[in-house]
Amino acid sequence: MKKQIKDIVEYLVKHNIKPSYPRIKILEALIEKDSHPNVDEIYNSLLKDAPTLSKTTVYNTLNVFAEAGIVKVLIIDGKEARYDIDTIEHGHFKCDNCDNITDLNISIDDKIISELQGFKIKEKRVYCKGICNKCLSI
Amino acid sequence: MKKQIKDIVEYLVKHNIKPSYPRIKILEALIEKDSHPNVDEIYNSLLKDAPTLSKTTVYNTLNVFAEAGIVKVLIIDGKEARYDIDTIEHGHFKCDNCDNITDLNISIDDKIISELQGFKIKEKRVYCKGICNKCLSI
DNA sequence: AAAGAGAATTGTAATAAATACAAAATTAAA
DNA sequence: TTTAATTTTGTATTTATTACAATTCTCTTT
Repeated sequence: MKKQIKDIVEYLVKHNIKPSYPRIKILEALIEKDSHPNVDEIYNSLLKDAPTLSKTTVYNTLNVFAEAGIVKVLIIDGKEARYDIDTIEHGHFKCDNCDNITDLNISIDDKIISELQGFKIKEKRVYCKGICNKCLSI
Repeated sequence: MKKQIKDIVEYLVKHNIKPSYPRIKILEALIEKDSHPNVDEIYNSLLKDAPTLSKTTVYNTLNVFAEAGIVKVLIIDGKEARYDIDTIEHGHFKCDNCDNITDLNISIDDKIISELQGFKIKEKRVYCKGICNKCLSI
């Protein structure tokens, strides 16, 4: 279920993000890995191509992406943030054993809207935790 | 919507938790505040009654409670954990402005069960973020 | 009541994710 | 080319949480 983005540079520009080399590389990494990586995974996977890359840049860039709405920051355990390039509303399942995050095809029912009369909703999130099928079958 | 627990000690014992003074006090604080407090709020609110209380004890105790299933740990922002004494399945709304967390009467639809065939689900969570009605009306 | 074992509490130190910040580097504009 | 603006980098800082060992408490057994 890899996100289809033909032209990385164009995609960044379209979202008012200057397409610098680190930004292109970080976006590429996010598209490449559909595993909802954390900062370290992204950082480490790019060190070959961008040896001078700083981890701060990865943090900065992901924040820029989040501000621009092209990544979703997944907070599930509190230990670390995970990043999702797929911005269509959906849920997640995180395995307590392998830490993998898989997508769930789910959206929050509109029933809640009635409960949140007069509230401004910026974000709706759904996730489950447990043990994934792969880990269970080992 | 304050949780009704008649006998604190009995409630702890029933869940195989030795009712020590700090544990009783921390449970009382959780029931008293239905604001989904964080560790610091709990700690500070108890310093009068328990001047020797250590913050580590608050952490330990909340972990004990979570293990025993009598509190839910809410991870919404990643900045800090919030604690909910209400263990019935429901969702939350966190205000970006006042940091208040309110309850939502919502449960995850069983549709996801079909997507998670062969998975062991331990936890289902729903939350929204935005600006609450009080903050909007200021 | 005293002793001893086991459990809980405490305080300090350590861990680690994320941010602050200022200097250096890069890019864009004039 | 010079200048201005933006981005990147590295280090230092912040802060929530855990690790851990020492102390205190509790409960049982003598």
